[in-house]
Amino acid sequence: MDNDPFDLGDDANAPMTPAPQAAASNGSGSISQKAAAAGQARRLEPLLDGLNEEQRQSVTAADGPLLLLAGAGTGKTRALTTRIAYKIATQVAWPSQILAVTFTNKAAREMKTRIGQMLGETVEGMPWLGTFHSLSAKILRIHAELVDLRPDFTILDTDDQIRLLKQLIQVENIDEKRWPARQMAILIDRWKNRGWMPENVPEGEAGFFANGLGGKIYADYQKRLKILNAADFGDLLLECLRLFRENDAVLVEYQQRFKHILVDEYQDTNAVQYLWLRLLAQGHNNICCVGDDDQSIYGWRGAEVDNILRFEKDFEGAQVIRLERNYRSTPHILGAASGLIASNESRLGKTLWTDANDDGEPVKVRGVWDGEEEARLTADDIEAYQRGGQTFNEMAVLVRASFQMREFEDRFISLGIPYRVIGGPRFYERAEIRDANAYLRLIAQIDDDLAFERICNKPRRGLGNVAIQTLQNAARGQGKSLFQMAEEIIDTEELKPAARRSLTGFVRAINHWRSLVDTMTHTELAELVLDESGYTAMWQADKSPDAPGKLENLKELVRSMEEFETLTGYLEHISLVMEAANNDNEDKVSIMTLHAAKGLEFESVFLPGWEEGLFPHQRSLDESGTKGLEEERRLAYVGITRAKQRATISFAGNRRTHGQWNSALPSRFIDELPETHVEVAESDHAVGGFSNQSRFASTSGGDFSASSYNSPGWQRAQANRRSYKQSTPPTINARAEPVVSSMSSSNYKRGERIFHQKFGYGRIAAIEGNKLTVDFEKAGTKKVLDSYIEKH
DNA sequence: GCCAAAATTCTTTTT
DNA sequence: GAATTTTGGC
Repeated sequence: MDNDPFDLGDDANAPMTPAPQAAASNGSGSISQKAAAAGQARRLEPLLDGLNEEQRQSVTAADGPLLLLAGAGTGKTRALTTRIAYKIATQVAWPSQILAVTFTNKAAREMKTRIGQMLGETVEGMPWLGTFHSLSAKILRIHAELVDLRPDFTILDTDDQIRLLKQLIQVENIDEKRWPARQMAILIDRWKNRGWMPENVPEGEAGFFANGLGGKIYADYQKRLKILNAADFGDLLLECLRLFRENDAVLVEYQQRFKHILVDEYQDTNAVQYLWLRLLAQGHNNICCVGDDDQSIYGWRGAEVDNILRFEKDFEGAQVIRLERNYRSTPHILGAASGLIASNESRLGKTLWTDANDDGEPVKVRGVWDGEEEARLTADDIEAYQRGGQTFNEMAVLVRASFQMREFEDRFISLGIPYRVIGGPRFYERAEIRDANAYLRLIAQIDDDLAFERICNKPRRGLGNVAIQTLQNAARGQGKSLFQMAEEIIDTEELKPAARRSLTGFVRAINHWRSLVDTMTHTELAELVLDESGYTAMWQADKSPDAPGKLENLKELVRSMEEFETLTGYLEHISLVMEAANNDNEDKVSIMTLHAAKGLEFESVFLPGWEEGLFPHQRSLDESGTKGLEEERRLAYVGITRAKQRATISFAGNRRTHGQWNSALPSRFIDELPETHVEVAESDHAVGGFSNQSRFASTSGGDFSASSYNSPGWQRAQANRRSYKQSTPPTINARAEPVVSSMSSSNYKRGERIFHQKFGYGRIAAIEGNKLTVDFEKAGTKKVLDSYIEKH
């Protein structure tokens, strides 16, 4: 028991004892009470210190449902954490009676630290502060049997999920090419996010996959999970919900325990999370949600903005407090962001304001030739800012998609600018780490077939496809796990002698390590396993250039295990938190996706890649139409509002995707930025391109109308072009003279032979305004802007 | 069963 | 263009 990481400890018992009464509710005034009240006031004052009126209200608002609509940079986390601290300080609730939910582990960690700081070190940590997933997992482990699992169930990651689904799809004789397992995994995830068990999936939806087999595969998949004693991410919430629904006593226990429920980033909740919250909130009806509909960027993951829009209906008598005073950004940045987001139809509407005296710098918009130039100019700016006294830590590059990061990394490396990639290729997702973890998983939970499959022939021990297939068939036939079956099959003649011998060795080794779990520390065990299994030796023998790095990672893995008390505790951590603690406090520029940037702030922010198709992303547009576009726009809003002082937006005329060069048009978001808050950055040559492109940007492809000339983008470009002509000598423009004067036709004719910097020689196949379709000799047919080609 | 070459997919965002 | 997966030859 003492070793059980899921033991709730003392806190868990506290909720079952009566809670202390709030001192303030009782004014009968004995001396000790007065003294206590005075002492309390002294302790509370610093909590409320420095809060504005709305924030103060948010903290002290009476019981009942409460919605805090908090715009970017309005101090919402502060309000939320202070509210929690206040509840504890006024002894309205014990820490263990407060359920505080966040979306990311980072947010949870930060909240914990902040509350700790507010209350001083004497207060014990909050056992029920965490992500939806980790809290659900915690509850599920306690009541595992009620949902057909054992307390030591494994949490599968996406990789395991897909491998499992692949097997099921094979069993059904479905063409894997047409119906990839990955897609099924996405579908199942979506169903789970909506709160659908296999039997609840509507006919139409289930038929989506493989001509109606989707529903069956989902059902089979769930059955397999139970046999594997495993749950995937979606299950953590869905099964927890089932647990509550099917077991009244359990539900009531938690409803009573959680006197106060607080939810961060409420706009990102999906259907299951909403149902989960609503069920738990029915006990005390004290639910406080913080969110910003303008920052809802997880619709693709099942988040429903509706949840926040509907709050007042869902929770009767709800109080709504708006936090609109922005403490983060300059008026220019705020103005640009507000102007942009105003293009969205469906929003609750907030007016952010700031009383900053200085307008700050306008948002810079810069057109560049290609991704390389974009990275180069960004790096130049970064160096200039740093010379100007800003630290690298205060600067960030926020990209739409992670493939964009590379060019920045390359440039930063060659200039020696220190950087960190956040949410990049993650430590626990590396193959060698997953292999090592699979060994540990199998040792901890012997029925983990996915772990078994992963490592039974790694390093090679002569257990190839044939042997594994035989084993799998036998296991499936008897309803046993692979390891159980392996133990039996080695006593039979089923396998060839060689395979039989090596499988025997493998089974023995695993059993040997399993027997050591209680006698060794988990770090010692991990080292032993990696050593005895030959896994380390495998990499030592490997002469590929990244083998040493992999060995280094394995060492790092063992080191990181030291932070945990037990093997199971460690495994739980890695399955829920797919990141290694990066404890570097060096001065570095951050590179991350816009999604990862939510909730952060930087003095200077660079927003590259604002091109149609990339941002807004084409897929978002194709799949979700206007809804998708609005979500992309919110993402743009999130990006700009990360900046405190400076924001630089850039777009490239040419970008390489899938190894092919493609010309790109500036994002429509650029034209949506209010003119007064924007300035076109000086660029060495791409200004002409910008002006041409901008006309297209404001019309969605095809012919452009005269009204395009009134778009701020166009006007800015015109203005800029004039000044640019006087100041800077044209460089590339000399070759690629842009056509600005004539709107009806460009200077090119069909069939004309031209040259393009990136695509080479070609002939013009069609002309649409300034957009030309060209059959290139090497690069194939492409649409390009006439400003980027030259006659030949 | 293993390795190398070829083919194929991938690039949206993540707990 | 790269990384992964499939195929074919040994």
